[in-house]
Amino acid sequence: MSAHDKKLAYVEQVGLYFEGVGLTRVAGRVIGWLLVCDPPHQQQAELVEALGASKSSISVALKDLTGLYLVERFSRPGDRRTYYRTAKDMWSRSFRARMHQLAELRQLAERGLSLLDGEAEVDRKRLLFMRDMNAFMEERFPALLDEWDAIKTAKGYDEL
Amino acid sequence: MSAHDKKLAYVEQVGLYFEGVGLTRVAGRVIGWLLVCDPPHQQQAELVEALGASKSSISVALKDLTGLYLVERFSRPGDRRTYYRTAKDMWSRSFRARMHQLAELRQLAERGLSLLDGEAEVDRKRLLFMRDMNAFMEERFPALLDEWDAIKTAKGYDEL
DNA sequence: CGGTTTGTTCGGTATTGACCGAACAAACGA
DNA sequence: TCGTTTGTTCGGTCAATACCGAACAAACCG
Repeated sequence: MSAHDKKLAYVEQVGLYFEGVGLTRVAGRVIGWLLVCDPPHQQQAELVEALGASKSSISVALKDLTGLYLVERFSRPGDRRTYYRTAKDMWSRSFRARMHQLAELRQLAERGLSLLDGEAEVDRKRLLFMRDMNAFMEERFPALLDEWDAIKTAKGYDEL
Repeated sequence: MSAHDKKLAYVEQVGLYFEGVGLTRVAGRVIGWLLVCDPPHQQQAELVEALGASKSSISVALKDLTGLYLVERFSRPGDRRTYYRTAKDMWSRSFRARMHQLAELRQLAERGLSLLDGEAEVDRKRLLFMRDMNAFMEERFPALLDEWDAIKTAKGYDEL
């Protein structure tokens, strides 16, 4: 199996992962390719060629991915074409999306509690627990991200 | 709007949330209902009645949810029926699922790195970063769960 | 001006899978 | 043993949507 074929096999794995977390498979493949391509930035036609997807699918996938700030557009002086690369903060972005889910769950718990207003405390415990646990995690996550930010700098990942 | 209708509206919100994180909408509705129903445990026929879903959908949803340990089966002596309630550890269970995703991403990064073996360090950085950040979170998450476990006990949520 | 490159939008197709009703199964009680 | 309760499985339908090809749009160059 050629190095290129190995990359394509890898791209499929990444594609399936991201499909599993809510993106389309093509969008996932784009991310996968952008993680291992050479050079690390590509234009649409190159993605079409490499991934065997249609121009339209790539166009839509890139629109989605840039909208989510997982991929960023990129241009060079004297070159009218647009390149795409993985966004440098794509992973912290994903983490913040997770944090948003925690907030959503906490809010759902609060809404539920207001529905059970006046009912027996034992019946409300399931929601009190849900609220408190998500609130706890919601509070702790930012510190984790800060901690990682410091490590990131120490490791010399800043230019990423 | 009656209290019952308010609960049903709430159930829809919860249903949409869980649909968004990969369950079916019916399964999400079951969770929503089990969070606010009175009593907090229900049998299948009650879920069918309350949610207006078919017996088969409820049966499948409960099978899925118990398989994920988000809902647990429950029986009482002298009563041959089966009841269902939200699993007491459903939220820590969800967190561990998140941790598994971190591990998956770290592994994908490692696989990618092995593909770029020998390439320029600058080209490998995107994957080194992905690996290190996910590994960091993967390492920190268990401590968060432990910390919550202690708080949980202190708050008297243990019997949950 | 054509023509080329680059990219977006639109309509149609095909796949996926959630859901339901009905048939089936099993356990129990009269 | 028959009917009732409880629950699962199966087949089919319907809705959602990812994807593609083709038409369209815009920017640039000869």
